[in-house]
Amino acid sequence: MATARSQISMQSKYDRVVLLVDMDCFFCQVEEKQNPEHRNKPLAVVQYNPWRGGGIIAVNYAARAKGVTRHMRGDEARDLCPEIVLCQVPNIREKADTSKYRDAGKEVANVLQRFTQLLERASVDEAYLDITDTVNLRIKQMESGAFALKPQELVNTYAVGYPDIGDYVNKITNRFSNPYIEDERFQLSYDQNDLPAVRQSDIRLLIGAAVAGEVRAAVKKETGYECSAGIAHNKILAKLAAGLNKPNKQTILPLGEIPAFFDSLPVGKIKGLGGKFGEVVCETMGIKFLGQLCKFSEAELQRKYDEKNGTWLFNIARGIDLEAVTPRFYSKSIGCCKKFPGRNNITGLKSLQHWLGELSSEINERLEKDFIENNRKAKQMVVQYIQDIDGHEVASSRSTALKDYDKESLAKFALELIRSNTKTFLRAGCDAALNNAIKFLGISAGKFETVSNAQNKLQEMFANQAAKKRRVSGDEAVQQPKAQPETKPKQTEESKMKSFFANYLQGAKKEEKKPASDDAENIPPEDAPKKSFFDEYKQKLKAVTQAESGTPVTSTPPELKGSFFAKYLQQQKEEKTQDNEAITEDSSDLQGLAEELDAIEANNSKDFDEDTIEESVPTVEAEMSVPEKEVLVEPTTVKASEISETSTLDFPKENQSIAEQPLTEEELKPSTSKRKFDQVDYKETYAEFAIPELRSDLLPTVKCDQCGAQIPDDVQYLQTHRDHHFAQELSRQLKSEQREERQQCRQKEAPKPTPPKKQKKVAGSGNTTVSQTNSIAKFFSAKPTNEPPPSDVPMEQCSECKAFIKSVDMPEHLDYHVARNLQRELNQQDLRSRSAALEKEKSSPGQSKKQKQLNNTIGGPSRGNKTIAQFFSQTN
DNA sequence: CTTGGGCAGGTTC
DNA sequence: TGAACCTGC
Repeated sequence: MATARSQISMQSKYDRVVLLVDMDCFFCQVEEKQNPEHRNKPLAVVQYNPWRGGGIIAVNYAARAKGVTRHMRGDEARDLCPEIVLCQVPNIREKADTSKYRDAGKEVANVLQRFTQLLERASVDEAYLDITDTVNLRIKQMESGAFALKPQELVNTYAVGYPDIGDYVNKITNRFSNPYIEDERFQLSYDQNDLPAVRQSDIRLLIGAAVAGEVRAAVKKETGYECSAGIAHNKILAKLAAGLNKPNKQTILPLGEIPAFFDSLPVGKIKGLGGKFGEVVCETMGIKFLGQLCKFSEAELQRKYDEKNGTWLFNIARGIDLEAVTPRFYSKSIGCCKKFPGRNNITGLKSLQHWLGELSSEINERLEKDFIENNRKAKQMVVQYIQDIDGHEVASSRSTALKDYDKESLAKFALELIRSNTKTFLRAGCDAALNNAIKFLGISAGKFETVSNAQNKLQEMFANQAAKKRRVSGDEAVQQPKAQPETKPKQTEESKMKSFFANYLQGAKKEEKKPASDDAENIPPEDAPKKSFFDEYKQKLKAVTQAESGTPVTSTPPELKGSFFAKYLQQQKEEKTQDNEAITEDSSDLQGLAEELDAIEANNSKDFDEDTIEESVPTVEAEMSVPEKEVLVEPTTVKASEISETSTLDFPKENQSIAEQPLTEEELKPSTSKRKFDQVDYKETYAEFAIPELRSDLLPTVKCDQCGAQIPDDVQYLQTHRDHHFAQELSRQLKSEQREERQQCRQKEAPKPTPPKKQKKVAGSGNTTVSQTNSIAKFFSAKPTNEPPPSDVPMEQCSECKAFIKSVDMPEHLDYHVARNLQRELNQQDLRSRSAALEKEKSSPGQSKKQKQLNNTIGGPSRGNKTIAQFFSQTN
């Protein structure tokens, strides 16, 4: 099965917040930046072409105002706008050279990358960002009062269906003051299971818009380029929204506005329906607008098209798109091509060789550059060409393995491919004339493989540190395991080097300086048997013990008190907590446990923000410790017209610190680097940040080496937090197994909108369900009294916990005990080393006071901070 | 030369 | 897997 594009699960359809960032008339901006004297003048970029002033490929907004459009010739543009500046795309080797714009696009992407690892570059000037994690984190921060929305973050923001962003904000706050005002409509319009996500949709999109504002401000500040953005729950909608208000604007597409909006939205506006397929759909269905598609059943659409397209259309018509944002920073292939129309047809061997040489030369340059920057080599080359055969254009493409980058090799292979695949290559009786004229010629290289190694000099590796870090933590981490989830890459000298540098770079960042030999030891032996997650985990834990304990100090977030939003969210949170409890009651899997853990942690955090829960009287209090009036949002009165137009260009300092702090790599890495499977349940990532909400400015904290979160410097919390990660990983593994099984079971079954969670409700009692593979009991049938279930699967009793475990799972089960014991040891060590440190600092009264405060606030072991282990022993 | 050219990604068989 | 075709910027 060719790997389909990854999709998220249907039940997560409203859980993401996706951003599409689209550079405004990018090529023009690049030219304007390069030649500042052209700024604020009408300008267009033309591809060099002597005929009629060249073809326009980009037009800035000043020129658009004069009626200049793409597809015009330069001369026509000048007729409309005599003062227009026409910039030519540079020409190298008689071809347009777009490398300037590629480099500029990369510069922008580098800025975007800082905001999330889940960045997918869609083209040279467009990228999707999945900012779900950041939004969720902010929600948490809003609940605790550590973060509040500010009006100036919504500058240049639009919401579909609302004349003014202020109206949208008003609507949200009105809903806060009367939560049931819209709920009836929600209940009628949406599936019962979707209601929690639907109720949170608007506030999460609004926060997404704030993030988008920060992203765009950062791009502007650091590159000088302006862009537009769309904020929605999926890629298709984000893309659609981004195009609605340009330039230098951003647009939210609220969930509730979709039906009305789609009723008059031409089908072709949707990405994927702008071409032939869209036309066919409109004709066969007899429709013009996307909303009209809703009349048809999924089965009907599947019958008219195919299963996949039918389902896709059915979903899109309802604003649902499950395609995941697939992390990709670098292009998968590098190629160049050229047309040889009419008289320019290549008819002779000499000229064919000449052009192959030119193309090879460019490819070679770009591949060399790519190698230096990205440390990878293409392993395959493809030649594409169009021949004129009997007056018909015949397109062909042939590929071959690629070993050397030099231009001669490239040209030689390309020629050989064409020759060997053309029936009559040379005209009869000729040694220089081609039998078939060539109208188009292209060479591209792809199938990249990372080389980390010997040929590459050390200096180069460090010079390109940034690129490597990105690849190590991004693409590789996500994409490689997909191909081979079970097996480790074989340990060549190269990969040892690679992991050394990867570790070095990461280590350097965290200032955990370790001797190289440590890393060497941590590399699994060459022919290790099937490695489980726990082996890795153990190694990580070992590494942590060996590392020195450099504890970075948190930068203090601005002190902001709960705004309307904070209160609104507090309410939502309580609702959600109740929901979760309802769910976990009849759910025996680890997901349920993780949610219970969340609930417990949420309870702990309540200790800190209980005072923000008040009657839902819409009053806004200014926080005294922050002098400026503007700090708190005034939702009921805010109007975009009151928002200062200039504030987007220059953000207040403290704003910046909020913008960047939650987005550091450390914080966002764990959730992305572990995302290994096609089905991504975003609920999984919620718990990632479900750490106790703390005033980190008041409490001493340590950084979690797993997720980078600041957690209280307290052994109880450390234990809970680490158990949490542990359970999550476990949950992930279990889920992936389930998924595989499920997929194998029902290959042909049509996807049902009802979430699987409900479907597999555990009804029976005790032991029979214990042996189900989708139960955590697979690993922990905690009661020693358990009978071996009546099953023909071979089982064994664990000597450690007396549970009956499938024999095949026993190694991993034992791993669990080993890892858990290790954890305990670690925490003991942490405790010892820290109390030693405390001893040393005893002279400082401030420190011990803080420690005391911490203990008071968090409470003792009896205060509900149960560890996961305790869960297992009690609730199974 | 020409209803844009060059490029990249995806799907289908 | 490779080749041909489609989509979209």
